[in-house]
Amino acid sequence: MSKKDKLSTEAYKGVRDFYPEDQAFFNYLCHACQSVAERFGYAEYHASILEPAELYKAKGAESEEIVNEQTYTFVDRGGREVTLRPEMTPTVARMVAAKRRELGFPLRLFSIPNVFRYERPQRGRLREHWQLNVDIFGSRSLSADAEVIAVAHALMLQLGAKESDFTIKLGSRAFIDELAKKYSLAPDVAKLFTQLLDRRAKMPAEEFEEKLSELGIPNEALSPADLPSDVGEIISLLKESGVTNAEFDPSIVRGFNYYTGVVFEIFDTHPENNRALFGGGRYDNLTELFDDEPLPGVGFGMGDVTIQNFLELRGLKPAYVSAATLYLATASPEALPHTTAMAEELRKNNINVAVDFGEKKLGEQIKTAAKQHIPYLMVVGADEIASGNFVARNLDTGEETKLTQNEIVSFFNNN
RNA sequence: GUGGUCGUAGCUCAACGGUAGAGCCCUGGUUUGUGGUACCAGUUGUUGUGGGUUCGAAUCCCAUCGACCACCCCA
Repeated sequence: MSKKDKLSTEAYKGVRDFYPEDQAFFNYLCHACQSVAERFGYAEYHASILEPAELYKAKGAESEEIVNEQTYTFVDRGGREVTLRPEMTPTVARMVAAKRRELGFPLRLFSIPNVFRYERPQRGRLREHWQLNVDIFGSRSLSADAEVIAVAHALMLQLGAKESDFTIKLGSRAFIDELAKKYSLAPDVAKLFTQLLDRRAKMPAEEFEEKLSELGIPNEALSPADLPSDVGEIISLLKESGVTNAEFDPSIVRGFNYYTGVVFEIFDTHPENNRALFGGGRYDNLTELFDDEPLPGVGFGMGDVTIQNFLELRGLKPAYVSAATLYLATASPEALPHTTAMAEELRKNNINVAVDFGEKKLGEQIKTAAKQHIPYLMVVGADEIASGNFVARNLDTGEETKLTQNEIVSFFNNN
């Protein structure tokens, strides 16, 4: 059969396969997210990737482009319109609204869901990515905004970043609304103003000022000197908790329509990656989709793809090490029962051991262990069985340690 | 959705209208029990796919699929 008749081994467009090395990094990332979120008292939740399509079609819930052109939406066998969630916030708002009488507030929640958007893949953006979501519901206090930002900050430090590696830029939807009111902007003009702010960093200063004055807004209006009171309050709260790289940036507006208060973005300060890594903000009206009782929320979402790019660029991505610490090579088929018994004994002592069944030459067995990044190798054969003396080889350094049968467990428990 | 660059061996790439190549990897051997360094030998393939132009196409043209980059948007 020719190759043409075979299936392609390529993954679907814009999605990734997670080989052991990728999965190990993903696990590392998840553990970092989980430990930081839990340190701040956030509880983990989970939901299906499937949602009724109307969740995203509700007015004002979301950017129209995402709903109309970037969702995976299909009709199920029962005629229901179903959407693969493009983000988690509507889902968590739905969950919280459904059980609001039973959940205590302020309610701190986090999750690491995969989300889907049908769009053209490029650097830092795929059709499926995993996104840490951290949200706090039921508080209008600016301390809640500050706390959520502090979680994002702590997470960056947990991943090995220094404060100088990133900046936290804060903007304010309320500030924009005030300006719109002050200069009597019509709603459509106010929207243009928001879009212009969003694109500010992508155009020369003169062009921005020109377009700004076309909308009837003087440049002085955006002076960072007179920062909005909510932003100022949050920045000083952050300073009190040791976060010193936050600043006001009036051009931070965020894309989603549901934001109502302070919004923020974490920016990479690296000259080659000067972009927003992730962000979030306050959304006080989102649960109004479900009932009339107001329930304020504030949170952020961090994507695994962009943060991985950041960590790679900064040399902060940890080297892969296999979960198995020891590979037991089998010198000859007759030795296999002994290898298996030895592995079983080591496993009882919580050592992760993989066994080679001895089907290939010893050199090949060692190569297998090296390819799979297993740190230690030990050969089991007639000589070792007869003498009770083994050699543990570190496959990274080549260092060899002679061990008697009784010393093996303690050696691996200490390495 | 718009624009640009690019698809050649498992991987990284060369050949740019005239017989498809190198390095790494892989297989075997030097070494019938010790990889990553050495030496010898060997397999790499409908040049993404489908059309077209040409005596002749990996090379030029069209379409399509995919990758990358910049927009839009956003993580």
